[in-house]
Formats: sequence, C-alpha cells, structure tokens
Amino acid sequence: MPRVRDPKRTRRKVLQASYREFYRNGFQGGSLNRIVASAGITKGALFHHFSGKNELGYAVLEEFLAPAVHHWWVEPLLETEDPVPILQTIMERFLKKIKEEAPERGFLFNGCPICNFAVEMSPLDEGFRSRLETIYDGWRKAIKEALARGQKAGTVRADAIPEEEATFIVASVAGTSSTGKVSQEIKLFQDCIRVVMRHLAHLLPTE
Amino acid sequence: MPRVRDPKRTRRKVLQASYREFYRNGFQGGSLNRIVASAGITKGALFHHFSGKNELGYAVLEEFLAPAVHHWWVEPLLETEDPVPILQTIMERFLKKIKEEAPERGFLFNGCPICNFAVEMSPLDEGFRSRLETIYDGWRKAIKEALARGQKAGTVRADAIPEEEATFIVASVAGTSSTGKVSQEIKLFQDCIRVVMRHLAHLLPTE
DNA sequence: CTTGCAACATCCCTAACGGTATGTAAATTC
DNA sequence: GAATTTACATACCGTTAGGGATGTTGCAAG
Repeated sequence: MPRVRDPKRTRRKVLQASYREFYRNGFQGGSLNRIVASAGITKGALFHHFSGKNELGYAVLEEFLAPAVHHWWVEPLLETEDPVPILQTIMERFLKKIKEEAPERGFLFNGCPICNFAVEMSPLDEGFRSRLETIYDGWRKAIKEALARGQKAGTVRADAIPEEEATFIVASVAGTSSTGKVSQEIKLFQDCIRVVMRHLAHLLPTE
Repeated sequence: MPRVRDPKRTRRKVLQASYREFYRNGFQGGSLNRIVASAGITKGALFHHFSGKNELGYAVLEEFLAPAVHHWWVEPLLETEDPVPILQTIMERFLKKIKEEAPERGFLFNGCPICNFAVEMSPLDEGFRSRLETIYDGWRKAIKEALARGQKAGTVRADAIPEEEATFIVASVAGTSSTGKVSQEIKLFQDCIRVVMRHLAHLLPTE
C-alpha cells in the first residue's frame, strides 16, 4: 500500500466526519470511534490533529459552521442598502434547502446545526458557549447593520428597530428549524417562513 | 431506620430528579446514576418504576412537560374569543419567568425544555419524536383555534391565517429560548419577545 | 398469622466511551 | 544522508454507562 501523507486532507476528513456525526447524534451522543471509522482513519490520527473531543467540537464550530453563517447571511448583506429583499431571498433559499433535503433519499432535516450545538452544549461548556455567542453576535450584527443602512437609504421604515429585528430574525431561523424537525412536514416550515416573510415585508417603508 | 413505603412519592421523586438532570445535561448526557443519587434512591427503585432510560424520558415528557404546556398555553386560550391580549400576556409571563431565573442564585436559564428534547432526541428516537409531535400539535392547535374564534368574534383581523400564525408563535418561543440561552443576556430575550408582541398586535383588526 | 406480591436495595455485568502509550514510517531539516 | 520531527497506526487503559439478577422487606389480603 503506497502510504500517502496529506495532513491537511486528513484533518478535513476528520472535521467533515465529525460534523456529520455531531449533526446526527448531538455532541455528547457523538462517538469518536464512529468518527474515525467513517473518516477511514484511526484514533492516533484524530488525537494527533485534535487534543480531545471538545477541541474537535470547537473546530467544527469555527471552521465549518461560522463560515457557513458568513456565507449564507453575512456576506449577502454586506454593504447592501436595501436589505429586506435580500433577507427574503435568504429565507426562501433556506426553505428550498429544507425541501431538497427532506423527502429525498430518506435524509432527515436535522435542524440548524448551530442551534443544535447551542441547545445542547452552551450551558455545559464555556468553550462552546463563547464560540456560539461569537457566531450569533456576528450573525445578528450583519442583519442589524444592514437594516440600519437601509434606514439611512430610505429602503427600511424609520421606526423599525434594527437590533430587535435582527435578534428576532435569527431566533426565527432557530425556532423554525427546531420545531419543524420534529414532524418533518414541509408545511410547518412553509407556514413559519411565510409569517417571517410577511413580517419582513412590514419592515419596508409605507408608501 | 423506619422504612416507609410510598410508591407514588418515589415515582414522583424519580421523575423530578430526571427532569432536572435531563434539563441541565440533555437526555443523552443525563446519567441514571446521578438521578438515583440526587433522588436519594437506588437503581432497583428506578428500574422498578421505569423499564429503562427512554421510558423515563417519555414519562418526563408526558407527565411533566405536556401538562406544563397545557397549563401555560392551552388552558388560558380555551374558549377565549379575544386571544391576542391573552397571547401577549403569556409572552410577558414567559419573559418574567426568564428574568426571575436568570440573574438570581447564578442559575442559568436553560431554554425551553421541550425544545431541548426536540432538538436532541426527535431525530434519534421515534418514541421521543411522536410524543414531542403530540405536544407541539396540541400547542399549535390551541393557538390556531383561539385565533379562529377571535376572527369569528371580530377580535382578530380576518386576513390573518390562524394555522400559520400558530406555527410561527410556537417556533418563536423555541427560537427565543434557544438563541437567548447562549448569551444569558436578558436584553436578547426582551428584544425577541418585543418583536413578537408587536407582531401579535398586528393581528388585531385595523380600525 | 401466614402467604404473596409490590417495592424496593445490593451487587454485578458487559459494552462503549474518551483518552493514552508506544511504535513506525514518511517527510523535512541540516 | 543522517538526524529529527511530523503524521499517523496499534494496542490498550480506566471509567462510566445502562441495565439485569437476585436478595430483602414492608404491607395487604385471605
């Protein structure tokens, strides 16, 4: 067997397998043995790259989930002066994503992975809590600042409160994911998102 | 030692200790050993009343959490013809509850226990999933029917969609709890609930 | 007063967990 | 090209988990 060494690749494989394992079984329920098995490596490799289970979880948050939020929520809103349509587009894409995952191949939509981590681990471990707080803060900040810019540009009604709305929108995503995954019926997601979309429409200036 | 037997009381002690343990550590992270220790009983007693860990979790859902939802959300809305103020009152009480728990005695608000169970266990075990679905269905149904009655009575605007709104309100509670518990700052809860309250106000008929 | 079952207590088992110690081969450095 | 370090693999801990077997005792019925 021609032994090829690619530490970056190995590390990525571990992270990916860990993400899947934790996403499906939770962090505490996730098994390092299963991770190394599904990643096709050994415990030696895992513990060479990560000093323990917690560090592995932190890495998933920092290197997988934080960038995902940045890509889906922060980047599209950056420097925008008309954020409401963009937020609506993101919510639509969110619903689309769920539809794609739900019925196909029997794969379950397991909710928002960040929220899953938050619910399970934020009260149990300060390392998780602080990292999750950073992610949520950045998420909220992006929405808040976009809404504020919209107000300056006149595309968002002046009496809206960007900070409150941002907090609410993030919570809506978490809540929709968490309650919806129980029944796995798309209608629940649809209903939820539809109300949020209507709420977003109310943020537009009245003409 | 005067041995006193009180099976009902023993059962309740186990359930209460289980609820606390699972609420703080999650279901998978919760330990039966810790439960029997904190309940002041032994494993023999636990397994006499419950056939296993899962059944214990089911019992917590059915005998603790389902009644709690009924008490907080279903009962106050029963037969009401003006549901919006009642919903607002419930949300206010929700915020109050968080405020009471948060700063005092260093106790952490750990989110909505039902949502915690849902996030962790609904994708992993059908017994949990179905029971959680029943709880959420009843919760949503109570709101939906109250809103529909309100529409008939003219206290809720006719173009509101009770089913969608109900789904949304339940998701809001879950989302607020889950995202808020990360930072433990009351302001986040306040912001979130304030937006929901405003949204509820929009359900009133325009005059 | 005895019999029988419900209500526990005690003790133990196996499996799986996260983690470590040690070995070894590839890669890098000098 | 020798030496050193990185990148793994193998084997193996100690602990704790959930759960079961068996023993013991209160309590109610007959």
